[in-house]
Amino acid sequence: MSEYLTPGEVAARFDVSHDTLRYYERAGVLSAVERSASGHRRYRSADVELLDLVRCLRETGMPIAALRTFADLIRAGEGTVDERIDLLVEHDAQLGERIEVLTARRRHIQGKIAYYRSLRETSAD
Amino acid sequence: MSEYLTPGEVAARFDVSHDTLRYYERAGVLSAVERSASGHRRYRSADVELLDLVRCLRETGMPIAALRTFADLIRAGEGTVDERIDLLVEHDAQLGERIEVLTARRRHIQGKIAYYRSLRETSAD
DNA sequence: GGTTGACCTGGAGTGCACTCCAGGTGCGAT
DNA sequence: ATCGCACCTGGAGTGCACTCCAGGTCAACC
Repeated sequence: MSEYLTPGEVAARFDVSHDTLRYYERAGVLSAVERSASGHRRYRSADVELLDLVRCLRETGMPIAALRTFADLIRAGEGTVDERIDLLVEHDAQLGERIEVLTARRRHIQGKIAYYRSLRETSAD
Repeated sequence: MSEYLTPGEVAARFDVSHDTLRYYERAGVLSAVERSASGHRRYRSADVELLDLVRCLRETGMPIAALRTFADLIRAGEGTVDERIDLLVEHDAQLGERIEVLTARRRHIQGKIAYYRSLRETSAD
C-alpha cells in the first residue's frame, strides 16, 4: 500500500484515459502533479480527491473553464471558501433545472411510446 | 391563421436558429420541406410535430444519427411502429439512467456545499 | 423604383473535450 | 542484454452539433 497512485491506477479508478488526465493537467484543472525520479506522475490523495470532485462536476456538465476557475480557488487557499460555495450552488441550481427538464422530456417520450403502443394494438385487432 | 409556419416562426417556437433547421434538413432529420413559389420553406403541422419530437429527443441527448434513423422509420410508414417503439424505449432507459446518475452526482455536490458551509461556520467563531 | 427584411444557397469555420501520434525513457522480468 | 510495458513529451487530429459567411432572390412598403 503506497502513498500515491500511478496514472494507470487513477485512470482505472475514475474510468478516464491517461490522455484525459494529462489534458486536465494542461488545462489547469489538476495542478502539476508530483513526479517520481524518472518523471512518472504520482497522484497523492489530495489529487485523487480533487479529481473525484472534478469528475463529478464534469459529468454534470460543468465546462472545463469553470472547473479551472474552481480548481484555482482551491489552490488559492481557505479564504476562497465562500466563492467555492457560490460556484457550487450556482452549478447545483443549473443541474436541478436540467434534471427537471430531462424528467419532463422523458414523460413526453413515454407518452409517445404509449401512443405508438396504442396504435399497434389497434392494428393488431 | 395560415396552414403552415414560416422558418422564422418555427425557429422562434422551438428556440432554434434558422441554420439549425436547415442543418436538420441536410442531415435527413427533417425531410425536404415544402416550398413556396419563391423557394421559401413552409412548415406544415406534420413537420412541426416531428420537429417537436426531434427537439425533445435531442435535448435528452439523442445524437443526430439516431434521430435520422428514427425519422427514416417514420417516413417508411406505419409498418415501422414496432421499431420506433424499440428505439424510444431504449432511449428512455438510457435517459432514466442518466437522470439517476445526475441525481446521485447532485447529492454529492450538495454534500460538498454543506461541507464548505461547515468550514465557514467553524472559522467564523 | 429603391430599400428593407426575411429568406435562399453551398461551403467553410467554430468550440468543446477529448484522443491520437511518433518517438523516446526507465525498469523489472526472462 | 533485451524484451515488454507503463510511462513520458509536444503537437496534431477527431467528432459532434451546430454556426457563420458571402453573395443572391423576392415581395412589400414608402
